[in-house]
Amino acid sequence: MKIARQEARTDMKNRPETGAAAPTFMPLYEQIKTLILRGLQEGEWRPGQAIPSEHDLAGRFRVSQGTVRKAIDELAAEHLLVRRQGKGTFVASHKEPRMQYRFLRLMPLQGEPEYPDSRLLECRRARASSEVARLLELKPGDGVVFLRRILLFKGEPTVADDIYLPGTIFRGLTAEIFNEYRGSLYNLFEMEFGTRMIRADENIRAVPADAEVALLLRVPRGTPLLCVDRVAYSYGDRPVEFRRGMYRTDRHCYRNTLS
Amino acid sequence: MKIARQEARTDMKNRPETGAAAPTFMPLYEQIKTLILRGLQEGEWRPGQAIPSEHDLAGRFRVSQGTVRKAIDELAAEHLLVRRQGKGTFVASHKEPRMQYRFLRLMPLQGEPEYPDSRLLECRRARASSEVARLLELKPGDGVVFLRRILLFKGEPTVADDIYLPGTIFRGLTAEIFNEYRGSLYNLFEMEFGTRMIRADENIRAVPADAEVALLLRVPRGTPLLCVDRVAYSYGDRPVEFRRGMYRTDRHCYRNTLS
DNA sequence: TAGTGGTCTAGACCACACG
DNA sequence: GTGTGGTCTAGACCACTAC
Repeated sequence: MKIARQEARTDMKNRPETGAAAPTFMPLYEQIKTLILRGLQEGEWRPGQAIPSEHDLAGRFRVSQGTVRKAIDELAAEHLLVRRQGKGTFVASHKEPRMQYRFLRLMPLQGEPEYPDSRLLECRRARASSEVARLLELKPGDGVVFLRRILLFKGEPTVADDIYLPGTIFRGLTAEIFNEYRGSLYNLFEMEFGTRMIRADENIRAVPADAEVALLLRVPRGTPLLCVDRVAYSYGDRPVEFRRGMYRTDRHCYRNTLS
Repeated sequence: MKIARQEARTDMKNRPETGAAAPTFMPLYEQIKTLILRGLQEGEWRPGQAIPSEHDLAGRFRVSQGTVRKAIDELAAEHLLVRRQGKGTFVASHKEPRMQYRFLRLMPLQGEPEYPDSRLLECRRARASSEVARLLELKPGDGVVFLRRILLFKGEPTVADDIYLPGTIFRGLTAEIFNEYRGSLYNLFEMEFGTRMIRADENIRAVPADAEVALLLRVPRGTPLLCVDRVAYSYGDRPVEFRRGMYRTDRHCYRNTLS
């Protein structure tokens, strides 16, 4: 819990750790950010729970409240924490409704957004292909958990997902667990496996439906579909999911905001 | 240049304008944000130019530097301003290289990102259809400027864009202006027409290439393409462009980050 | 009434760019 | 050296929530 500013008092410079080894400037609030991040990563505070008040953290870290405040501000901007005036600061969770649409960008062309139903088709252990291994930073042949599922909007099959998860983390995942769970998959992951998805990269292409997917989505073979390849990351930019989603876009579209 | 906090000194509450009419709380820095935004919108400071220093603005608005700082922080987070330590705060511009890829999400499947060449196929006056009018908040039949262009990566035609612009703003746009310009279209818009795109919403679907687009992109009819419908907004959420882009995704993909 | 986050201030000092 | 943004502090007060 000791941080560099203790030394900084004397030499008036904030440097990481020892205050002399690294030549780069590291602001105090960055160090506080790192400490809070560590608490999140190690599960000291769990999703949905409150972290200590700014005043408490300032005392614990021996810095001013304003410095803690700036650290929390940035973590809140990254959606890792959620501030609630008068109540406290909370660890972000995929249970909150506002989180749902950040990782599901499919919107109906007409009408209001709606939650899809999920139907699991397959759940088994497998070996990582070279592609999956590369994306998840595993070795080819490492154990993975493979899921195949369908998302249905108003009963219409709309998305077919193939999902690959590192076996070391998700060893215990079974069809039973999946089916007993209500809420999003990422909510299940954070509740049952202590792994929170905080960011994802998606690569989107247009491809013709092959025979298998055509059957699942009930469209003719060759129908243009969105092919959405996603790698999702947890704390520390650790990749913990690869999924390939095939999206029907006759009644929905992928919505994105550029800014 | 007078703001509500002058009154706030007495009643210790910051309220918009008169300090009594509106029942909602409006922080000082929000009011400063609005004032800076007005300067941007009215062209008091132009893209690429520096705005006054925090110290100057604090004096001008009669608030502390910290309050100006918070206002600028938020505008910088929205990419309307760019801070440069030691130099000043600058109006964001589409001329900066880092801006380019914020509004062009097409990346090569292999290899480094590259800038496309642009080829104008058509530039004419037209009347807004009901769909275009709705999206641009015009009346059906209002004058619009229509552009059709191709983007080529390494000489390969990859994107076909149909672009609709409000006639009132872009009346003077001609093929000559377009062709003489190097740099992005949005750079041209902000330089020649004083209109800066600051945000855009995109709706993405997978569609088969029709005969016309197939010819332009040199693909067989029916080839799956991304259809990207974009509405771009300027200051004050004013829609100022609608474009429909058809993207080949055999060598490129649309890249997106969820967070 | 107490505790939380949110706003605002005033001032000191640091890092960076430029002449 | 001067001016810019960046960090950090200490303290006052406001708005919101809960008890």
